[in-house]
Amino acid sequence: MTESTSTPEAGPDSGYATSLAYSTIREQILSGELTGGQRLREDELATMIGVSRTPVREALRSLAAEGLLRYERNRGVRVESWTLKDLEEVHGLRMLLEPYATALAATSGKLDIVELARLANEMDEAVLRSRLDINHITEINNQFHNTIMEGSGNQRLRILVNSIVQVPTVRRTFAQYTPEDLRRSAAHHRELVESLRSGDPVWAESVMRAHMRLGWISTQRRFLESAQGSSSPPTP
Amino acid sequence: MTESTSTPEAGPDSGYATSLAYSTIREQILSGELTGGQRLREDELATMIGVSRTPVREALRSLAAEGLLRYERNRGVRVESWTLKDLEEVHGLRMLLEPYATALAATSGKLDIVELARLANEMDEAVLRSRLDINHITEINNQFHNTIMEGSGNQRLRILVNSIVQVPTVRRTFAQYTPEDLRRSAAHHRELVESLRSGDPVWAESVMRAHMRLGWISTQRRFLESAQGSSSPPTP
DNA sequence: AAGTCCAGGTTTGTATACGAAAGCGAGTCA
DNA sequence: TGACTCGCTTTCGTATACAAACCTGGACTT
Repeated sequence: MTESTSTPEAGPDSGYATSLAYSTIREQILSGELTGGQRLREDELATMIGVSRTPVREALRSLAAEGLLRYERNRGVRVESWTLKDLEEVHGLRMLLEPYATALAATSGKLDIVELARLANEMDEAVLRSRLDINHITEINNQFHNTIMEGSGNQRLRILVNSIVQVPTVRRTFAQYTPEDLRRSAAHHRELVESLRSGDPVWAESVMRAHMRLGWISTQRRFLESAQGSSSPPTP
Repeated sequence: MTESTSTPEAGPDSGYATSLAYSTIREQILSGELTGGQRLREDELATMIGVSRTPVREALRSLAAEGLLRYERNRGVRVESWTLKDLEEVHGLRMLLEPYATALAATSGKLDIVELARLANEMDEAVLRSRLDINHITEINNQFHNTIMEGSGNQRLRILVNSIVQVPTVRRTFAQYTPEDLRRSAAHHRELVESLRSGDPVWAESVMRAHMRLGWISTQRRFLESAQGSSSPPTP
């Protein structure tokens, strides 16, 4: 699931096996199947995926460069684990980068405003349903944000944001949003569409900043609850 | 030369051969020996470095993830080439990130102010010599900036900045600074030390922003001159 | 009883081998 | 003359083989 927004560009442009290994392992980390601090055996991964160790190693190297894994010499890789401090760092950066991108998108002339409006509508509908489909909402939201990042016209900015966002959030999800939060989030999206369409960078940037902050609150909530739930606290 | 500041953490924590291949190729790209758009043959690199293709491939994958190379399926890697637009993108990001880091460093309590002052002094002396040692000045400058980035206390921020700075600048250098620019740059450093020591984030951030802008002017100058000099314009 | 040291197995790191796709040039046909 | 095709060469992608580093468990020493 949610294949479409999973960094379509950062991935490997190598062979089929490498590509398969890359996305398989990546998906497992992001979905939480491979949990923080866990050591990964190359041979295990290779047989699981059904390829040899070579493409697995290349995939691991890419993932390490993205910050999802950490190499230890002669001891292979471990899954990175994330503390609250890590999340705070990332939030600080997002508060800087995404509003900036939004301001750029307001005046760049490269924003697909039609698509953005469509996504905002879809989001609206999704949060009003009685039976909430969190995966669907998450997917819509990712597409919405990606559209804005692309609309900034700054390629590197989009890649940078992707690289820090996806990682520590470990699949940015709306599982901890209250229904009230969800409706507010959808309202933010509508207001973002409006401000971007009007071409007012200050307005758009401000709304995005508020939107970020709402997400941060729920991220903290999620982290604290999951930290309580697990027996051992995540140690970096 | 200038080994010390060449992203000591982003490098490979793999074997010796991989590490060697990584730093060798990286150095050649940053020094300009491998120029933009050029295609790299794995076998060539392997024999040149004196290892087999396997570690070379792993090094290439890391470098691609850093944005120095681009993979093309079944056609190996090319060195990324940079347009003025790329440089503008990076400048925009630096204007955002480095002042932010500076503001953090002013209050984090994690800044090595003694080291920073030492580097500012060394810079002062270096720019006043009659015979300017550009490599030395560049090295001091890199250390100065790294010290501030580390002092921000935000690990990810430092890595992010490194990843975007090093790349397109292709070794941030002072070759195009006028003597006047150099003296002003050194003055900025002194003022940065002072503002950071006083713990005033607004002051420190503002000075850094001005400092960035000075660097940008000379970067543009360098790019335009090199574009004139070369027969073919860099095409992405 | 606790610590040390050695041996065996395990896992990573590197090299090599082989199959497949892309590039290139000669020859052929319109 | 020009363009197309066929086949050869080169280079990449993947698998496998071997070497070096590590981890574990048990016997030995103090």
